[in-house]
Amino acid sequence: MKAKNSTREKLLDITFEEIYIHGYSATSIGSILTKASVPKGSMYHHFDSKKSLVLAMIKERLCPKMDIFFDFTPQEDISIYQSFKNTFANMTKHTLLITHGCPLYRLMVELSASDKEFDILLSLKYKDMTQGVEKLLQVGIDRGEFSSELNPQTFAPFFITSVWGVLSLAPSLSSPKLFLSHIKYILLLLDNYSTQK
Amino acid sequence: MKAKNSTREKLLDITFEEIYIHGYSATSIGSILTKASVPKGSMYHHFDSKKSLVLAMIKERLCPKMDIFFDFTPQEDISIYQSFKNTFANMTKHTLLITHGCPLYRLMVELSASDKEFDILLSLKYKDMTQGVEKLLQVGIDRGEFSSELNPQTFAPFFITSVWGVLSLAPSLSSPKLFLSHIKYILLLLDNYSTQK
DNA sequence: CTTTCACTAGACCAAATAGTCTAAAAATAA
DNA sequence: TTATTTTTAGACTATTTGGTCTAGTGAAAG
Repeated sequence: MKAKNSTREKLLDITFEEIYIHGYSATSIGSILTKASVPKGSMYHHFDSKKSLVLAMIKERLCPKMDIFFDFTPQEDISIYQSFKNTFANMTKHTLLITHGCPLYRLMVELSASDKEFDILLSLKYKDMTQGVEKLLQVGIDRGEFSSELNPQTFAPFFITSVWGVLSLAPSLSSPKLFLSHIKYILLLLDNYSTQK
Repeated sequence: MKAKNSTREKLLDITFEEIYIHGYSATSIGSILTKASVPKGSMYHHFDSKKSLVLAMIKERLCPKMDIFFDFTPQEDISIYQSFKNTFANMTKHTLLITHGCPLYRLMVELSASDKEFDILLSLKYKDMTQGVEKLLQVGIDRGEFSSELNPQTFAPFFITSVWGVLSLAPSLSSPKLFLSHIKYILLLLDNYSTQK
C-alpha cells in the first residue's frame, strides 16, 4: 500500500531540488516528471499548472528549509552574540547552502520582479526572517548585552541581505573560507554595539 | 545612410535591457528581435546563437555598465573614506541599479552554476571589481588613513557581496532608504579601521 | 556601370514546452 | 461483493522555442 499523497510529496521534493539548482525558467515540468518518475496526468491531478506546483513547493518545502538553514531562535543560557555564532556554525553544516546559495534569495532574484504572486510569497518569508533577526537583537538589547544604539530594524535587513549576498555568489567563487571571513566582519560590526568590552 | 554595425549595436542594447529585467532563460530571441525591430536573419548574421549574443552583450554592455555603476577610482585630493562615500552617492543616482539590482550579480545567480562559459566571464568581472576595491583600500592603508590591520583581500569581497546582496533584493522590498542604511553599516565597519578617530 | 559582398528579410523547421483528454487502475465506501 | 471516487497513465495538442535556409537588397569597390 502506498503512503497517502506520496506522489504529491515526491513532486514537491524533486521540484525543490531542481529549481534550487537550475532556477524556475530553466526547469521544465518534463524534467521534474522524469526525475520523480511521475506521469504527467498525476501531476496535473494534484496541481493546476507549473506555477501552482512551484507556489506549493515554496510554501511546503522552501520555507521550512529556510528555517533549518537559518535558525534564529534565542536560547536562555547563551548570549545573543553566541547565538549568532551558533547560527553561522549551523549554516556551514549545510554544504548545499554554501555552494549553491540561499534558495529563497535565488528564486527572488529570478522571479520577484516579474511575477506578483511569487513576489508576495517570497517577500513574506523574507520579512519573516528579518523579523527573526530583529527579535534576537532586541532580546540582546533587553538583556543589556547590546547598546540601545543598535537599531534592530535596520541591522536585521543589513544582516540578512549581506549574508544572502555572499552565499549566492557563483559556486566557482564561493567557499567556506569566503563565508567565514564574511561573517567575521558582520560579527565585528555587531560587536561594536556590545556592552561587554 | 546607416551607421556602421548599427544593427549589431542595437541588438546588444536591447539584449542588455531585456536580460537585465527578465533574466536569460525568460528572455526569448523573438522578443529581443521584435523590440529591436531586427529580423532573425540579421541577428544570426552577426551572432552564432542566443548564447553568443549574450556573451557579447556581457563583454560590450554589461561590463562597461558595471564600471559606471561602481566607480572605485581613487582621487588625489580626497580621502579614501570619502571616496567610498562618493562611490555610494554615485550608485544612488542610477535608479535602475537601486530598483533592479546589480545586473552582473543577477546573471551570475541565474547562470554561473549551470554554464561554464558564462561563469568564466562573469566571475572575471567579479574579480576585477573586488580588485578595484582592494586597490582603493590599499591606497588608504598606504596613505595612513586606515590601520594595517585592515585586510583588503577579505574586506573587498565582503564589501562587494554585501552591496550586491541588498541591491538585488526584490524590487518590492528594495528602497533607497534600505540601501542607505545598509551602506551606513559598511562605512561604520570601515571606520573601525580608520586611524583618524 | 557592374560586380561583389556584407547585410537584410522572413518563411520555414525540428525540438521542446506547458497543458489537455480519455481510459484504466487502484483505493475506498456501500 | 459492488459502486464510487480518487489517482495513474501516457498519447495528444497548440504554441513557442532556438536555429536554418534561400532569395533579395544596398552600398561600395573595380
